[in-house]
Amino acid sequence: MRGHGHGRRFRKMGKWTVSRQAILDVFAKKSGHLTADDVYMCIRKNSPGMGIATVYRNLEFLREQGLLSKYNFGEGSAHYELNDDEREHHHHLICKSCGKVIDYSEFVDRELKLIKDTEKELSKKHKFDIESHELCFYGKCSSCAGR
Amino acid sequence: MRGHGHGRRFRKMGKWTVSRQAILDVFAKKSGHLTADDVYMCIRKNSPGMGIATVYRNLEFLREQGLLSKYNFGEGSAHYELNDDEREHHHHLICKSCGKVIDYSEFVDRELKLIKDTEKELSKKHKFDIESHELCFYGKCSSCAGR
DNA sequence: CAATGGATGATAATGATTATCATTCCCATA
DNA sequence: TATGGGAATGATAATCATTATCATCCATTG
Repeated sequence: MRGHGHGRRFRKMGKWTVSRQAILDVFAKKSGHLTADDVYMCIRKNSPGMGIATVYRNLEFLREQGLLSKYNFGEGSAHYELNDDEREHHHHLICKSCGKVIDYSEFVDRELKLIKDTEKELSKKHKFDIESHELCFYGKCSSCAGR
Repeated sequence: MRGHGHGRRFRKMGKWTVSRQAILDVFAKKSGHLTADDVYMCIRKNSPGMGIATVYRNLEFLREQGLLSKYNFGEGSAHYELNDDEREHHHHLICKSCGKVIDYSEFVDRELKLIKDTEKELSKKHKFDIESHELCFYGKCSSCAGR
């Protein structure tokens, strides 16, 4: 909490630990969509000894703190992503063959406007309190396209 | 294949079986999002003896035949939905608390236009062959809203 | 009727994630 | 500085959804 550069963001959190820092460092370094196992593998190269359970626990913890977002793209494992304020809002292209995930932030302005409108009307109509949205395109990436 | 009213749609398929018919019947009767277990429970009331493995196998089979769609809304089990030609294209509202899924087809025209445009440009830009898309809103349904 | 290939049911196996629990660590207070 | 308590951790068992295996069954064709 003190001296690690995140003080502002943690009001009602638990301890700031090396595990949590190490996990954030991984995201800072590799910037992209990482699964729990990606993070685990990456950490175990440098600092040994962190258990996989701690990785899962702290990914969830960091998500609760608002530092990470979690995505479930169909099959397989969940993906986590750093919530970077400087980063544009973006959506995902997911390859159905290899599972690769591509971010895109083009056209998002147009999308966002529409989505905001829709959101407003939908929450009224269905008495649904909308907190977030997720738009994905599924298909085949260039590597997998040739079957 | 003969006499059950689906002949046209099955060219290169395997046998048409009572299991497959039974599963489709469940969807016809209950019309909505059903998990494998929903289907299993529902079938075991009337016709006994179908195993859960057969349910999974045939849900997948029916999806390959284009009769069902499969959705993964984050946690929990996959949901299957009847592909009804008469039914409008729709998207989903998903309650983060209870997992309830609400369909909506309002505003979908506006969405679709934007999505088609985006799709075209994205596939060019990222050399990605887009096959489908999925837009979900996450939040709290009316029952869960009061915490 | 025998052979063939798909379909099925029971169940084992898998993979991701969560729960459990004993131990350790950190910090505040005595 | 010793101590007590709550949070964090690692190892591992448990869970849950789904898939794989395999022996059997069934319908069709030769």
